[in-house]
Amino acid sequence: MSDPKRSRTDKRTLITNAAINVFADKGFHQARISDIARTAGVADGTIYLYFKNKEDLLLSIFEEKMDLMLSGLGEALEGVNAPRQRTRLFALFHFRQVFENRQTAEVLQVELRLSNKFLKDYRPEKLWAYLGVFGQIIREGQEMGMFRKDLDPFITMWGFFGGLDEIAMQWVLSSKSDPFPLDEAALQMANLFIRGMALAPTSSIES
Amino acid sequence: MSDPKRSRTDKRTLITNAAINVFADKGFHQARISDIARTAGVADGTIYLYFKNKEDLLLSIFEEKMDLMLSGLGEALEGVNAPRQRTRLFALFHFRQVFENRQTAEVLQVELRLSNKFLKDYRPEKLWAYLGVFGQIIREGQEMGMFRKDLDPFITMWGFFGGLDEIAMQWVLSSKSDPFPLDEAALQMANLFIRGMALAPTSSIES
Amino acid sequence: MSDPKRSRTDKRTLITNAAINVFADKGFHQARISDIARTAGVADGTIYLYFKNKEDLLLSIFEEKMDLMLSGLGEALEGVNAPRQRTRLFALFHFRQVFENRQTAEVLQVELRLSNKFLKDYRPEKLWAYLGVFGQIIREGQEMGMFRKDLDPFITMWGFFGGLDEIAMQWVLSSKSDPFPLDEAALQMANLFIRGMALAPTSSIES
Amino acid sequence: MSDPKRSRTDKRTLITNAAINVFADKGFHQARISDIARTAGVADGTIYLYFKNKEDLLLSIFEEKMDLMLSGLGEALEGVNAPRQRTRLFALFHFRQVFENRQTAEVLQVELRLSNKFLKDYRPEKLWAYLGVFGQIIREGQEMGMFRKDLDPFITMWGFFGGLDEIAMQWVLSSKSDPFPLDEAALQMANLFIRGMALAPTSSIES
DNA sequence: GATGAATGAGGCTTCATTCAT
DNA sequence: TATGAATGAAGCCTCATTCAT
Repeated sequence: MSDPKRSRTDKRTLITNAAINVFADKGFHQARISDIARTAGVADGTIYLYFKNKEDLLLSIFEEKMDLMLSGLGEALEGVNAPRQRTRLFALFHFRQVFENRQTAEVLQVELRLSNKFLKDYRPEKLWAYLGVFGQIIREGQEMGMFRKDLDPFITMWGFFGGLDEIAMQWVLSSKSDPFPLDEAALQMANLFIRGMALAPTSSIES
Repeated sequence: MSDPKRSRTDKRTLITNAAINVFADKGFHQARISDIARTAGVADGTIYLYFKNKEDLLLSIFEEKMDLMLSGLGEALEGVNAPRQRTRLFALFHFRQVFENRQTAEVLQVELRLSNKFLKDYRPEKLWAYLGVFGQIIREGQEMGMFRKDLDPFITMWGFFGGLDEIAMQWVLSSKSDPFPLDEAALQMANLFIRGMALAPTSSIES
Repeated sequence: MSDPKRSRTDKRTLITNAAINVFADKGFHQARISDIARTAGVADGTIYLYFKNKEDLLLSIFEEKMDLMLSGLGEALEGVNAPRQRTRLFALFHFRQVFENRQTAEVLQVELRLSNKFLKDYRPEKLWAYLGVFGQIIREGQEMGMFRKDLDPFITMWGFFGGLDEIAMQWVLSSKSDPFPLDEAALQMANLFIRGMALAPTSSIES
Repeated sequence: MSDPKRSRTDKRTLITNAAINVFADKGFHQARISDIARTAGVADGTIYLYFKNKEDLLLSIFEEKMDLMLSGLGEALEGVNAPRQRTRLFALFHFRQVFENRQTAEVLQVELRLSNKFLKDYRPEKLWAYLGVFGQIIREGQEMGMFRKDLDPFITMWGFFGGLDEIAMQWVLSSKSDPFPLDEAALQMANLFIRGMALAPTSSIES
């Protein structure tokens, strides 16, 4: 199944995985190239055969993982059209990714955080694509008369993502190995938003 | 009320304000002590008369500003007991702080990010106190039979905060000076959560 | 006479002198910043308070020393108008500089070499000014009917300088401490050129 | 005459020529082995099958080219015995080599420059042999009563060479493709030295 | 012979922090 | 208190050279 030529010594993968571990453990700035090299079992210089520099290494991880996230999300939503169900699946998928790959999640979060301030001009387009999937769910729900028309998709989308992300960060940062059930958290958030976005019955919201 | 002798030359305040500007502009890691000193109009060494080190400077800013946030939040909510209204006021207050002091907001966000990953053992207790106000709103709403009992206050609280924070970050990071109306965003988020947390009428959430 | 504030600890001068020694000893590329710092008795970082980088250190030495050369040359030629005598004085001055400051001479030579190939866009204007003095001597000699009109001042000037420089290099590179008398070499070259530039069957080379 | 099997794939020649181009373009220190390999169309490691290291590559070029220069000089002077004419032919030959192979000239000059400082113990014996030809011309001229006995052949030889070399460097370094006529420069220098070395009120410079 | 991926020593430079004034 | 020149540890990255294929 696997390509023997690549699988045996694929240095790029070794380095990427090592970098994820080290970045997750220490954060980008505290991570030393030599830490990553040692973890990967390669020489320092080898890293520079595959990545332009330390920043490029971080961004490459981000890009690669977001590609996986994006395609994984596509599969997770496949065949489901109901906006409410798609919302739930989005949240579940997101948290399951975190659960299944805690370290990658940490790095993506580091990246998202620091890149915004530190890499002033980097545009996390992959993130936008990922998020845009939920934006689209909102719009479809609105068109189907399921979600309130006065919802601002942009605000709602970022609010949803921010909420998921913050909860994921609390989970990831916790010293406990599995501080709270992520699937339940996903349903909490999904249902909260689904109700919040819902068109109607809610008669008395005013006071 | 204020000491005129102190107010004119209060180096600590000068340094704090300079640090806020510089941290906001460049981020913590890219900020140089000498940048802050120059901006404050003091010598590099002077900073170390008031702060133990660069990290302490950041944390001091965080603590001081969170104290202001906390007391400001208290004032904003004063006299209002209805959980729904308190929720709206919380969101409005949060975004108005961002609006009125964009740079402080940026620093707090930087701080929140870095403190989690970089300052391993720092516990942002002031943030927890701030957030706890909303946690309390949730619980009160539940006790008053207004919010669903099956809501997890912890998840909901962090989800709400994460949403607000992410939206604030998008606002702050935007190249436009006022990319979207924050008050409206506050109401969008507040109403979304109020509806989402609401106990009832919502008959058909199942599908 | 000397400025006590400067003379006691003038780090810049310490560094410059140390750099001259080390550059002369090892050449620019082999010279280590830490060698220079150690020789100067300062920390590595101190060098960067006074010079932008290693290259700037080299160029600064070049500029400073060429300034001294240029003004020294002016003094050496002062009051002498006869082109032949000025030619002799030029050669004597040049070699005496080499003799009195062998290491500076080495550095200038290193610099001249490197600047041309390595520092692509650096224009050694100070050197041109220095050389231009001899170019002017040639032209004056031509106008006074002393030197052949068919001499190309540009070729002659560079030829003279190249000759002096190569001889200086042989002297400087020799393992002996004073391999041959520089004053005599100066007169050899000067007289050779004087005769070579002379208009006619010049019997009287004396003056 | 040539071995067709060798000439087609003679890697050593490919590498040498590539190195000349790259050294001429960037200088020795800035030249990368991989630049040379790419230019030669071989792998980096292949260079080490033919040359011990980078320095050896430079020195080999120098040795090979100086051999050519030396034999070429011999041919150029063949059959001419008059020291004055031999002097002119030397200068003409030297500049024609520069003219016909500008890049090789650049490398030889780089080499001469840097080798002296950088390769402390390398003795450019081939250069001495080349130069010695002119030293011999001087001595023959002296013996034939044509050149002044008080000339120091060593000084004169190096002065002549330094002059030629410096002029060549100006020509080579110029951004213009042919900044000044080298043949004329050769005659300028040759006649200048011939007159300068001449025994006496030399009226007849012609021959 | 030929390759080129991998190596890893080593240097320039930065910058938080100190301390003599 | 205030200064700011000096410190020096530490890291990213380069690139000549090697060696398994």
